[in-house]
Amino acid sequence: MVAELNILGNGPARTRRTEAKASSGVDLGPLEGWIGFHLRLAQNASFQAFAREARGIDLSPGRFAVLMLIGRNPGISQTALSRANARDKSSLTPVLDDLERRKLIKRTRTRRDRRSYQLTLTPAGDRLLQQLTACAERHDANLDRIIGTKNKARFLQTLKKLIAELAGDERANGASRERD
Amino acid sequence: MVAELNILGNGPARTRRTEAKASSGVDLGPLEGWIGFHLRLAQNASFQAFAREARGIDLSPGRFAVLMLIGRNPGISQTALSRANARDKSSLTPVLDDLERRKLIKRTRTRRDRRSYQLTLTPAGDRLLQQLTACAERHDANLDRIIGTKNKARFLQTLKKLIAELAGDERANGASRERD
DNA sequence: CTGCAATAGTTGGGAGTTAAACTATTCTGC
DNA sequence: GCAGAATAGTTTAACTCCCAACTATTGCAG
Repeated sequence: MVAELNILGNGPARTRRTEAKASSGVDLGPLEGWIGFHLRLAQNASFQAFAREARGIDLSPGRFAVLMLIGRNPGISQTALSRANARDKSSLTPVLDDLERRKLIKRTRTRRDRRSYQLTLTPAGDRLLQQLTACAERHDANLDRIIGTKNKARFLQTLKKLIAELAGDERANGASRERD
Repeated sequence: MVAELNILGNGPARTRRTEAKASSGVDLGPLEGWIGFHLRLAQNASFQAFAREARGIDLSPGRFAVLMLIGRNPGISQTALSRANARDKSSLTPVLDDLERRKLIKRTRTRRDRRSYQLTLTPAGDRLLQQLTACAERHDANLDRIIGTKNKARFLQTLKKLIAELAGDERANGASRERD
């Protein structure tokens, strides 16, 4: 589980190569200043930090968002869930299979539309969601500590702007994306 | 077990369906304010935007960083490259196989240490790298336009801080890690 | 009712990732 | 030297993801 995120020496001693070298002595070149590269690293780091916070809980972090979204939107369909989670619906199938097998969620067929399912948490699922929410709160507090509560708001705003604008470009640029 | 999304969180408690919804009509709940969730979305969007910028070039965006790192650090070993790129060394093997097969890089065994390779770009690899660099510069300029040149510096700094601090936590938190 | 488009969910293929086991080589201590 | 630890790279298995094709159901002409 331990990844070797060893880049970007931003603090530790032994930083003589202030130039373009990171702690590993590798020249990142233009990557040093590129957003996309660091977005990936940050996402990675954040993911692992949360996984650490939630270790000991038998549920991968990726499933947490699913559980949360079902908890907040009881009766939601798989398609709506996949949209909210920004993943293809097909990647949801095995996840929900697993959560259902572990009796954390329930898939109920409706008589109105027998194609779709209504997703709900079981009591066990709700309990687990609450445990994970506690982990997430610790993690979030951690981020606050790191980047500062004030900066966090601005940071989040910039992230959202990036997301919205790039998604808009996508549409303008020809790649098709279904709209709602 | 570690390769997907990333959630953090905290949040109010409200369990109603049709209200305070995001664009898709779904209540994101606490996810709305969580860094990790939006980091994932932003990374995703940025990745796709770059892919769009570089479409028409026969090289996936994921390989671009590899090419760049080799170009800036001729003779680098696969292990050092994997660290700089923050990916497991095993994921590098098929990528380098492919790049080598396409005559973009060269793997040279050294007599000093016959376990390792020295990676270098071929002239073709160097030409391709320059094409991709141009794409990346357009992409980066695009990001500048979106978030503003001034904010970009702060944004990048926050990203780096996040990366560095969370990686530091990893060590403090018990995950064993080889010395450096 | 019949035919056909649209929708919900599943399946399969390909790409990318990690962790662990493995091979080959180098290093260390005796 | 030689045994054993450490290191460089590869392989394998399992996982997540997307996209495209598929099945089943619904809705809508006609």
